Amino acid sequence: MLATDFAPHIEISHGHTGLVPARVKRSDALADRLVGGLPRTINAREHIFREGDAASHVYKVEAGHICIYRMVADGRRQVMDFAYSGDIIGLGSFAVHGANAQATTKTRIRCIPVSSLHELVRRDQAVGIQLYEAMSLELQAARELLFTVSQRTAAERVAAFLVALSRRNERRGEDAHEIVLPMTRADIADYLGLTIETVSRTFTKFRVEGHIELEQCILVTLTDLPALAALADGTCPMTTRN
Amino acid sequence: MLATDFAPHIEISHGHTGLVPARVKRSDALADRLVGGLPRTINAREHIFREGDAASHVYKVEAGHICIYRMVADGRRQVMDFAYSGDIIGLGSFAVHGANAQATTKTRIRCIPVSSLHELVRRDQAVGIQLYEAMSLELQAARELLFTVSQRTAAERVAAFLVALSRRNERRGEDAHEIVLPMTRADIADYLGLTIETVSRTFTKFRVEGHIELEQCILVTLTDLPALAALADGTCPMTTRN
DNA sequence: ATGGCTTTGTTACAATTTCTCACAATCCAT
DNA sequence: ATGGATTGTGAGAAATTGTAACAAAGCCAT
Repeated sequence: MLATDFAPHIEISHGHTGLVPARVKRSDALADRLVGGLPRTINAREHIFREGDAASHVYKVEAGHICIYRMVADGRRQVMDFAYSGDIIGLGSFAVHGANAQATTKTRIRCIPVSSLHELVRRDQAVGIQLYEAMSLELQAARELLFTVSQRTAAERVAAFLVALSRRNERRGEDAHEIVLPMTRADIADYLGLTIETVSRTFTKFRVEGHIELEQCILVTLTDLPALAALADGTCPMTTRN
Repeated sequence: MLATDFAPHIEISHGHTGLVPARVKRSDALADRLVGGLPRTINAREHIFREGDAASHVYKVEAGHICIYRMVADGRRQVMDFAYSGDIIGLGSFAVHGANAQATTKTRIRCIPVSSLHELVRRDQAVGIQLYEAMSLELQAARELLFTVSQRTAAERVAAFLVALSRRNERRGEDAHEIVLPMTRADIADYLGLTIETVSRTFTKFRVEGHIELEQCILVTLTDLPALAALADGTCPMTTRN
């Protein structure tokens, strides 16, 4: 029955603080069905596709990390999303890509021609629905980020970001308190709509307040996850607001 | 959808007409296929659905205006979207709605049960793809809004908002210089991530600078559309930045 | 229609947050 | 080890917000 296909394994982002979407997970039927395609290895800082490139492929991330972003003329940049292993990127673009995809670490992907995707859709009706679900989840994630960037203070944004990464770890069965940041401060800043200085300062503030421990910039230990979660939620408007 | 219009320079060729249509338009195959459903009339300020409500229907807007938004505990609000006649709302929610839908003016909608949607998908493979495309467009729009809210100044945001409405008018064959705002200042503020005071101030500034004329709060005449467009683009970082 | 009531919009000023700029410290790859 | 990139920190500047008072418009019962 279709109705079952529509909803079952989908996490509804409702009331959660997650910036990072449930998205199209490795466990998802869609990612599983997108087999084959040429493997390709991407070095850190290298691009997989750019704004305006023909949207000839979609890409399954097998290892590494990717940053999806858009630019404006005067140098301003908006990071839309970070993709992790198991995610699919390049979906939802017709004809040309509307954003850039850049590896932030050494990354291995599979390049799947859209023609293969089309064929898959033609052969299996369920795939169309899965694409719909995948885009719906991305939309929820984008709106979550919109909300964060638009309504939250610098501290709340960074807290929400950390909590989201913690949740992601949890979902993957990893340590919810040990977080690796596979992206630069600039990436985080452009994701959260802040400057790198503000991001830096906020990390420091969290460290001073005992919410986190920082080792080597890329390794964060969340020593007070509840406090961060409360901050991200806006549940504690007084505590760490300034 | 409105947010799509924010990208003046980015044109995603979706086969024919340059800029991607705002959301699922009346002319869209999907909206056309979603026939039937009970008609319902909604008064201004009334809700069609709320966060957490069972996502039992999708709705085709036949007349009027709808505001899609989300709340946080402490009263902060993010308007995600404004829907106009011809749009479909409620898509992309599984099980429960993740946002609120409130009419800003007297509105007529058609309530289409998701079971009808499911049946349509089962009967016609193309519908699955159309849902995918519809969500992809929504995603693009959400990201465009994210970009606007995150990267632009108050003046740029309001300018972008006005230019977007102007473009919408143009597409509908209406006057590109006479804009009706079918929503309150609060709606605009929560859409653009500003306060109502800032929105008010910015309107006044534009009026003083001769970019617009304001009659009755809801009727705006764009007397210098190019200047507004340039501001929205970030093309003229000096002129009206403060 | 009129007057009172409520909602919405406007304006100025003070307060606050974030940004900008400059520079030091650290990390990493060659 | 060293040069370049990244990250961290501080002080002043700039932008937005909050507050509060007031104006305007809509509503409604008379």
